[in-house]
Amino acid sequence: MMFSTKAEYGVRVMAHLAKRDPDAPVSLGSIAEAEGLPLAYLEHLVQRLRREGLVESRRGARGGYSLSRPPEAISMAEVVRALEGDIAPIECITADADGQLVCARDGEPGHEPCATKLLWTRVQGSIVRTLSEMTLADLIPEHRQGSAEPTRSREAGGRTIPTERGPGRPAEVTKT
Amino acid sequence: MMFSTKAEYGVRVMAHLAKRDPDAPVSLGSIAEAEGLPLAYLEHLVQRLRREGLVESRRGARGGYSLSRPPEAISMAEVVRALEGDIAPIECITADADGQLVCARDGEPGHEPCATKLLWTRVQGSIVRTLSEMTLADLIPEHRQGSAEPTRSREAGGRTIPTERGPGRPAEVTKT
DNA sequence: AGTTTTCCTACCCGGTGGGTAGGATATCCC
DNA sequence: GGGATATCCTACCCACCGGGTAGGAAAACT
Ligand code: FES
Ligand code: FES
Repeated sequence: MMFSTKAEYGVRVMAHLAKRDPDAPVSLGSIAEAEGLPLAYLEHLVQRLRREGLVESRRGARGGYSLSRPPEAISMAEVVRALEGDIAPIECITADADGQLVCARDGEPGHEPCATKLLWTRVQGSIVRTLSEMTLADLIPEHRQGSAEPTRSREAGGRTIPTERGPGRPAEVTKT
Repeated sequence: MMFSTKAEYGVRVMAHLAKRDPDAPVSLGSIAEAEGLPLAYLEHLVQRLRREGLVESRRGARGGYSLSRPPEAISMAEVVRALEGDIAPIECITADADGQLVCARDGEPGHEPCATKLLWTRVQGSIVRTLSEMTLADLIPEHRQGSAEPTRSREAGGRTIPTERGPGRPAEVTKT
């Protein structure tokens, strides 16, 4: 297993929210019950989502959570990253601020270009690409219109997508 | 981090072996020293590789390990799977004997097709595909001739490679 | 006021990743 | 044969973290 249940549960929560009216917040308790997941644990996860600006909360009675953007405008890469942190197949591979994949051990004495770097960067690239190409809307049948082949057309209902410096970035992953 | 150091170290060992003459076994001790990894730990990893038939061993003085097939005939998917076990992004997604991706929780009472299944199967597919398209030869510069676009001609060394089918999602994963 | 809900901090517990220890067995070289 | 050199195997260890609980404070509703 590569992703923890944080991603699994968190994505399920997001999918649950996507099915509901965006203007009527859903309480975590009802989600927990519907999905059969521990409420106290979900609270942690949803906080991560909130801090990344993926969901909005309303406190108090009849409060709850709702998506902060339409489902078509939320890429799964954002969701997973919010829940799991940076996506890297192994320790040394990280994405710098520019989105370029770099090895943390580059520039060590006598560290000729690591033979395995090519492998892991490609793996990372393919994961991120797959995640970036899907949106929340692709997960729920109601919104799924042309989802089988995820179109690159990202302009959803009039709301511009914050550039998010995430998806779409690793055009060419590595050239050594 | 998604793969453990088992994969990281193991792949490095394989890459190290690929650089050497296949008929002159290399002792783990020398690899451990060269790569700066603990010998006792590598012993465990290399056993996994051996049980999966990826390396061969010769015991005793002047013994060691060598690849059991030419590098071009060893897909990275095999290597990673030998080291890490089955590749699945989350718990419930597994590949059955046929290579089809199934959810372990399918067929539960009132379990309508899980909304997140589509996401995780795609992720799994893209990882497996990327891993399957690369061979050990692609990692080492000497053998790297036409590696950028991995040829589909998989019959190296006479040994047939287990056909490892991913999900039916053709995509251009990397075009560098 | 009282209820419902988010929000936050602290704590817990089992599993496992990562690694060590020690010895048994096989093979080469002299 | 006798070392020396290796793989092989089983058992053990420990810190870390995933996954989860507990308890309460602050909002917002009725
Ligand atoms: S050490 Fe970072 S890619 Fe190999
Ligand atoms: S429960 Fe298996 S894919 Fe959702």
